[in-house]
Amino acid sequence: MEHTFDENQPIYLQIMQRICASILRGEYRPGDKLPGVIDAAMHFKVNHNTIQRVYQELIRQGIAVTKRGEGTFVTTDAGVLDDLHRSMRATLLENFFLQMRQLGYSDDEILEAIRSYLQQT
Amino acid sequence: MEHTFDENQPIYLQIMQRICASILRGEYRPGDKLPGVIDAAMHFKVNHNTIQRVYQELIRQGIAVTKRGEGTFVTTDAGVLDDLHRSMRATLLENFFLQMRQLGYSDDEILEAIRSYLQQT
Amino acid sequence: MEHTFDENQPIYLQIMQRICASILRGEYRPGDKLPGVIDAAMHFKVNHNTIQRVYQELIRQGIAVTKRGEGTFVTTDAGVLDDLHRSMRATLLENFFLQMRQLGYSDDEILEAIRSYLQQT
Amino acid sequence: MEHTFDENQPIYLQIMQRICASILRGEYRPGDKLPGVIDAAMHFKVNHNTIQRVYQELIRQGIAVTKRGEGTFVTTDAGVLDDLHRSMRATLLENFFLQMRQLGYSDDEILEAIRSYLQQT
DNA sequence: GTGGTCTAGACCACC
DNA sequence: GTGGTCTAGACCACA
Repeated sequence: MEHTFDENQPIYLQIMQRICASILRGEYRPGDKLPGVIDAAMHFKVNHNTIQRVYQELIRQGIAVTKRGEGTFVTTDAGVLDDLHRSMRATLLENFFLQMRQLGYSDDEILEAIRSYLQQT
Repeated sequence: MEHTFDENQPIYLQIMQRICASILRGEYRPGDKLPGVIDAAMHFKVNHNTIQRVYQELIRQGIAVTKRGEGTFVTTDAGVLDDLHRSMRATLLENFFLQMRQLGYSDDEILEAIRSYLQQT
Repeated sequence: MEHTFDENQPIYLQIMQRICASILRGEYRPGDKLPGVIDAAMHFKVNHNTIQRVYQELIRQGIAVTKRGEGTFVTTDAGVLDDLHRSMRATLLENFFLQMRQLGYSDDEILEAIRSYLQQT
Repeated sequence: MEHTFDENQPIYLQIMQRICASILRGEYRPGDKLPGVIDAAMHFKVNHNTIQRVYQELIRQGIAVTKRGEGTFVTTDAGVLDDLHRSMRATLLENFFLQMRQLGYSDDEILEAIRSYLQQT
């Protein structure tokens, strides 16, 4: 299954989201080394500058740290990762409900839609 | 309540989604006239060309039709609106589940998260 | 058979072309009265101002003349109509050849295309 | 030879047609890079946004694809180009015959006009 | 007044 | 440098 990018959102944000998800899923654990810029660039099939931008942003948010000459590592600060988890989860839920409500769905109808989606899959 | 725009997605798409939602909610009914470009531009606080782009796209997708010199109108073709509804709903659900699963949630945990979100609000 | 308008060319020009063609086909003869603005507007399903514009342009080009309070009439000057005919015919042929050649067709291939079009219809 | 624009049709459509013709003539081959928006804007002596519009439409119709940061490229899908060719050719022929017939020409007279046009040139 | 096209110039994401 | 989005302001065709 090929992963493609959404034309309508900056690629670096989409990659960042996916890396964050990987971290939160435990694929990368606190203190783990993230792939090198070049490797990641090949993996995601983007220019290495784009990965640079991603790592830069991860660092800015305290999710990753760099050790000069060694690479980029997932933070060992559990609090940051916890916050990240909560914030991503909250954003996801909020956006989902906001948009479903904008479509005119009541809370009950949303629950119903969720259930029928789960069955259908 | 002030509505602001998401930095990470083109404004014209966000406005388009909101207008589509308005139509699907029944705020604009089939055959209704949509606000003029100038009015809409003032309402959304964007340049009139941005609204132009939105209407142009609505027309291209068959959601709206234009009568020269009169205005832009919601299509009377119920099928198109039905498709639109289904497609928006499906996309919303798919994206939500995809991202929750990427965060490591099982289907049961997603249901749980939804329920607790509903209670908390 | 419903006649619709080409979105990409001013309506008044399209109507003008059709009226000129009617004249050249002999549907309206030199000296004949053209339909009143209101009638023509209903017939072509456009605003009467659009017809005004058409007649104004026909007059400017000497194809029609107005008699105050009586209406608009096809010119009795055969020379003007002759010129009109030649010019429309020449423009049509030139444009057709120009565009076929732009598509890469040689003169022989154009003749071939014409013949196969006639047989196919 | 200076190429000018027809007042009565949007410039972006005229440019689009010319680019399509160039592609179909083989001046740009499948996979070839089209000129950058700035270059094309200078070449056609229009604003770069007008070229944007053109490329956007080419992309929407599947005639071109865009690689972010690299440029716009002719599709490698031969089917699309084939359809384009057929559709442009058909439209040209249809319009030509329609208008000649509107002028009162029979099919034989049209063929005659074509022949005399070819000799005269 | 309404939509449609065009220009000029700016900023951003990506390579 | 390349495409994509946005703004500001202008002019036109149509009702």
